[in-house]
Amino acid sequence: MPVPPDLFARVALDTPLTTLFDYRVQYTGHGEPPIVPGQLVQVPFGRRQVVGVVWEMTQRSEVPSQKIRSLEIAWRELPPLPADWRALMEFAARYYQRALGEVALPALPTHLRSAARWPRLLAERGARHFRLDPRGESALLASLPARAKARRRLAEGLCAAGTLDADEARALCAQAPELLHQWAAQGWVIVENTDADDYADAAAPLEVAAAPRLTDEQQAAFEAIDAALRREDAAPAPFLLHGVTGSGKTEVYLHAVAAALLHPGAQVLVLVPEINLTPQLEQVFRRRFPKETLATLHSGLAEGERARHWLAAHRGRARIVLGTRLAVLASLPHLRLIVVDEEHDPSYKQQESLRYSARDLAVWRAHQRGIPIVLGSATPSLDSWRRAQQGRYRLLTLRERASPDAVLPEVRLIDLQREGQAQRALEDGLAQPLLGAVAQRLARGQQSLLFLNRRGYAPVLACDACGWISGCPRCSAHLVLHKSERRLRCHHCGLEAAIPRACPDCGNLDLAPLGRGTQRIEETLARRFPNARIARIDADSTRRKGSAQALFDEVHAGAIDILVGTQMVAKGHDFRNVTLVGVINADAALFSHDFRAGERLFSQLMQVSGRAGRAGQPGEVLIQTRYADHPLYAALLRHDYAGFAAGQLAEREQASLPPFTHQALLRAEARALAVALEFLQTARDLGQTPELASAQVTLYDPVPMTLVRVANSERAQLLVESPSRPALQQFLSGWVARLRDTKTAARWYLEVDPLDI
DNA sequence: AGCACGCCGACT
DNA sequence: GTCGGCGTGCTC
Repeated sequence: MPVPPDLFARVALDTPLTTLFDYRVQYTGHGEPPIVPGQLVQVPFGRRQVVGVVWEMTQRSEVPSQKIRSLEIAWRELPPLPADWRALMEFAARYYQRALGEVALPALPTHLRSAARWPRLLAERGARHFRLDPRGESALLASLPARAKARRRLAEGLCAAGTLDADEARALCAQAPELLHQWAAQGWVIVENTDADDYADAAAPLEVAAAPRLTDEQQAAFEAIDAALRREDAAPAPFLLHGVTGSGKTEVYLHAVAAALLHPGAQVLVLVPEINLTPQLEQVFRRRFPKETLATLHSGLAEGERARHWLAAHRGRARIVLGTRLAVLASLPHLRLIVVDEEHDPSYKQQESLRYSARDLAVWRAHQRGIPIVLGSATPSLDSWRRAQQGRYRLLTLRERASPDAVLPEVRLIDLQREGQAQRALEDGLAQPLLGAVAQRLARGQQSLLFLNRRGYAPVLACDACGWISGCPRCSAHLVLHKSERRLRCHHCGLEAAIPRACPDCGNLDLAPLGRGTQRIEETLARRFPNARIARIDADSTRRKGSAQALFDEVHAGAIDILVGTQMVAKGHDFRNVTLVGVINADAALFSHDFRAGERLFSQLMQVSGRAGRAGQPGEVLIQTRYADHPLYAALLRHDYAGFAAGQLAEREQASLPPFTHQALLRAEARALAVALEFLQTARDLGQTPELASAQVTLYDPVPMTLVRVANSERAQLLVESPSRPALQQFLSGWVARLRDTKTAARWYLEVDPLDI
């Protein structure tokens, strides 16, 4: 009898080490592969047992044979993670310069990363038939401790009968389903008809509720997407759906989703920027599509629920997956359409661990699968806008608000310079015309929304006498006064302190809050309008789970007259009775060092303006500013995104900024700034050695970050730039490989396509 | 990244 | 005498 060749599984594990790890796999006999790529496995790794993903199978290993351990536990009942998911992980790892396992494993819900939880996740799914694999019989019986009577009864019953169904098994042992799934992971038991029912109803036609008629513009946009859905020959160019708030982008999405789901078993991925927006959109989708077809994925779900929804997507049961950026990493074997709502939103970029852009990965994913993707926004990112101008994306435009009685709001500026050299004309930051407009809405029984992107009472507390200010001891930032919680808080490191009664330096009792946050505006309004019902929505007032929804519900129910809020209120919510939007302090962003500040401000103001006047009532937007002739405001008054974008793009091109160049940042932090800077300087020197240097790639000098110190660690960064993305990518991969071998006390990471520099 | 092993200070 | 500080070395 011929000796079977060796067989190894090459497994991705969650470690920064860039290699795959080889494990020996036993043949099972009949020639069928015992383990396949994409399977989840548990393997010994050093002292511990860890979960990994099998990436490939091989008959040869480079690793010395005595080091190789055996793979025993595999989640054989779970369909393997599909090839396109693995390709996405490979791309993300390559693009963001991380180890494969560092990308692939965090993409899974944590419950799937603990083999101890697999049996229960499987047992939840109800009745099954279990068959003994005769080759597993002795191992199974040997694995049982003498005292485990019930388990032994079950094992012996199974060995005697050969097969058991779930009820018979449960009669022998109460935990039968879990145990049998556990034994299946060991390869001793085969679970039958696991997937037969998973896809059964996925192929049945979907019942879609009646949809409203589309406007001509919506119809044209839908038809373009629908045509792309029908063509199967080539990967369609991404669609950029540009439509002002209220123009009915959502209805276009819904029609496109319905069209995509006409394909039996097809799946659709819908991304939204923030958790807050999922319940609202979820409701819209639930009204249109059968409940059981929809699964949500976001970090607000309990872990068990997240695992179940993820598995529903992976098994093809969930036809519509609605979620935040992490949903782009889900396994969706029958994906046919992707929608990215508010594609410009910075929340799509993860700002920790793997710093990926969900929007960019979604575009890659659609291209790789050859399916349509719709990027929707009232104020597209300049990146996407430029691609549309170049013809690389297909632009679909909705010029008008969908409902004929909803007209664009009138945007006016309140010129604070003219309003008064007189600071007195400002009542605690609120100009008289704005207060007058609020009073008018109160009289008419309409709602007002005041937008201020700064939470807390005041951004800093200061001593009039000696000039002391409330600095954070651990960060180069101010402690923010939170009056209602009676605390000083650092918004960067989370440090909290009591409000001092007197100046810590000179003992002066007059400590003055400087500047204004949402709490202070709320207080001013309460004083000025004692009978008005005022609510504040920001990260502080919505800390408890569900409280954001509760506050929004109150606003919708008309129980609130004046709503004060940060950008949380700007996104997505339709406030039917809001006819006034006031923007309190937007100017700061006009002169920011960050070249994207203007782009962000414009889209924020455009978005918050869109809250005004939606249900047949004309809306008014009042913006307080000291720079009334700034071109950004001029464009805003005209509702002229295209004009604004053209201006910005011209400036960016002139200055060779993104999207006309591509960037990456190497960031380092250490207890002492010098250590971080020194590491970056070494990295820069390394990058300029002939072996790595490229004529197309520029390395700038290491510089301290604007906010140097956060939580007692000092930070610096080094900018890398290239007009060519491939050249940048090639440089980065060689560079990072060398950096990994560099010894340093600094913590460092690379950020590709940074949003703020 | 974990998680070991390993070799020097203040404590029951 | 040992509990524990974090230096360096490995994980198929």
